[in-house]
Amino acid sequence: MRAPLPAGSTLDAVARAAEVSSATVSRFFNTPKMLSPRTTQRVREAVERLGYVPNLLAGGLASSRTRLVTAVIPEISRSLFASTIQALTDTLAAKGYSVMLGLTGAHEEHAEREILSIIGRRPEGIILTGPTLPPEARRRLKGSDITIIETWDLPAEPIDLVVGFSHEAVGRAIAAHALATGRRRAFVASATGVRALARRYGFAKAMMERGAPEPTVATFESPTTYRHGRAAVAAHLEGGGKPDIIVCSSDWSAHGALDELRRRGIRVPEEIAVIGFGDLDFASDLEPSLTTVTIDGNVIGQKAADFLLRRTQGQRIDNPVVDIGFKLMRRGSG
Amino acid sequence: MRAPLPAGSTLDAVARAAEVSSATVSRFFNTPKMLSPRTTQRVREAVERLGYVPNLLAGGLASSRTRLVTAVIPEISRSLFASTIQALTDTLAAKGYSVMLGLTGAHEEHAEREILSIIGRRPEGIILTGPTLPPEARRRLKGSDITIIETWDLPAEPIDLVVGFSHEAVGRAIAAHALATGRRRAFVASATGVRALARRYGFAKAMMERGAPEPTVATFESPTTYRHGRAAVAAHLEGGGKPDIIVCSSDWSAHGALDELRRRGIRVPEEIAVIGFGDLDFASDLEPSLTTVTIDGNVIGQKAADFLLRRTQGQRIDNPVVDIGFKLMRRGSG
DNA sequence: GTTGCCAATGTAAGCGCTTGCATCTAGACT
DNA sequence: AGTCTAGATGCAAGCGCTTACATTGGCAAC
Repeated sequence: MRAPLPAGSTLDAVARAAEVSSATVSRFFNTPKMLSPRTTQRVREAVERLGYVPNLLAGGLASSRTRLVTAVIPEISRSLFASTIQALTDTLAAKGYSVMLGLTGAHEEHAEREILSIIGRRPEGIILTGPTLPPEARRRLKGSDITIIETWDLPAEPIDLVVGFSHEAVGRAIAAHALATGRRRAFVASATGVRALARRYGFAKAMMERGAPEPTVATFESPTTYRHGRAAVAAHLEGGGKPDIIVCSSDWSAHGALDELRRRGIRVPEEIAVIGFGDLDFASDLEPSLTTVTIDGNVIGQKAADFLLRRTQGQRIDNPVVDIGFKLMRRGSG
Repeated sequence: MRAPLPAGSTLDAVARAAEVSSATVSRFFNTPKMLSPRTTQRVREAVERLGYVPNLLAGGLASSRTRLVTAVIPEISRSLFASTIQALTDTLAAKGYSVMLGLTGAHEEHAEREILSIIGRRPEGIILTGPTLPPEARRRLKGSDITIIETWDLPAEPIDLVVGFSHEAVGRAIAAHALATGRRRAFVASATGVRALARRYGFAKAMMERGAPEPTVATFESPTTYRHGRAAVAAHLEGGGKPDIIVCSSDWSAHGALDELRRRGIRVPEEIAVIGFGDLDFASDLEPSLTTVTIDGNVIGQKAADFLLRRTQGQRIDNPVVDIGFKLMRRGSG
């Protein structure tokens, strides 16, 4: 046997100090109304005196309620998903849950191992927000009995619960907007990945169905940056492109596009319109302010938390797929 | 008693399937070289057949090694600390550790509760990166036996281990640079918080000691945004300010400052220099490119992971405070 | 053929909690 | 006074692992 876990005394120590049984101390934390005021007081004092902090591992093991939720995202930096994670964490923290982060990175082999290590902690729920997982990992999740929530998309074959929106619909909406404002020659600076692909497809299809020429596409490793936007626009224009609208796969790259156009003395939106994606904090402050697509990441996080909580309370969920939609914010850039 | 934990079979089930004892299966996962090739093979098959995933809760409880590390940050969005967390996670994941996120938010009362819930999971280490914790929370941590690593700063009274740099020194370095390039009338668009305060102080002190007038300061709720930068500059100039250098507490606000100056037809750096903080990905792509302060967040994350791993291996740490320094990147904006 | 040793396994006692069930103590009622 | 009930507490059996210690078998050395 090893040294006891660091950080503190045990339930039993508290029980002895308060001269009650350990079950009573456990109830003090979990079902306080079961205790008489006198006992409550005694236990409270002992807990404070010893600086006792319950061991959630032991508790989780005994009760099979770990109060743990894992959010899986591709990478933490510059993430659109920040607001979702934040909302999720805030909502769940209020209920005593902790949120673990699973960063899968780009490598699929890692994703597999990561999923195992996640399942190993027996979280009560897993929120998938960026990545498309390899099939083996998906199978593992499906077979795991854990509540799985896929977000930021509407997968064709959901694992379990879904809170998202249709990327194809976003593409179509952008096309509708472009055509309605008289644009036809589109340049698309897109990210790699299946979601950007869906937006691109929805956009191109809708454009072409209404007689516009097929958009020119440049793709960049996700997530797209300011630099990508500048570079893409520069390259396209130098290559003789004559777009009247530039569709970017993030507000960052749209920002870069805007700056590159200004540098070249091209007026936005008079000569070329620019559209972003994400409606990040700076979008409305740019000059011209950026037309973009808003997704309410907070709502995604909240609904996901909601789903989870309902599941853990054993309620059944009638409508396992929630489409939270999106909004095209028309601003100065087009 | 309750239903067993979701997600799978137990060590015992695997042991039965492989016709070995549960200890052997445990060794299969933890000390594989102790097993004979034949046994290894048998166990491997049973594990695969049953899709068994070890329960890390039970393992952690039994071994007092949770392989868990918690990173405490104020909020996930737009965080400078992203690279640190990423590096930390990557480094630790390779060793079988998981990283939990603790988001303290702005509220100090929450921080207290959050810390308790973190300690409750018995992580082997806690990385503090954004927030200054309330004293009670600090005391709890100090008394907890858990390895604590404070980052992104050099606290006067460290709890335990430290990987950071001196914000005051950053301020002084900016001042030295400003004076060396002939700037004296500074406007500082700063964030709230003790670190921005230290930078401000270091800057102002160094400026004044060399005969420059006291800088004008405007502060904004942290983290400072593009909008803050624009607004601060606009307000300062409209109020009759005649700075020859604008010092911003983030690259985001510096970016806003740059755009606002351009809008007003003020040339950078000829008339006014602009300096940021953080050297975010877009800093070198702006026009003019942004002079700013680089901190290597990756290195912080790696060193922190290193500290942790060494602690868990029982090595003693001779030099518990690491100053990783910073670099002033001189670019086009001043 | 013994003896000794070591590598490979098994046995079983926890790790620190939760919780079904048993027990006890006070009223409340008859 | 006697019976019931229900609220408050205690008892003890796990939860699924790890690991100190005991046991076994095979082989080199004598």
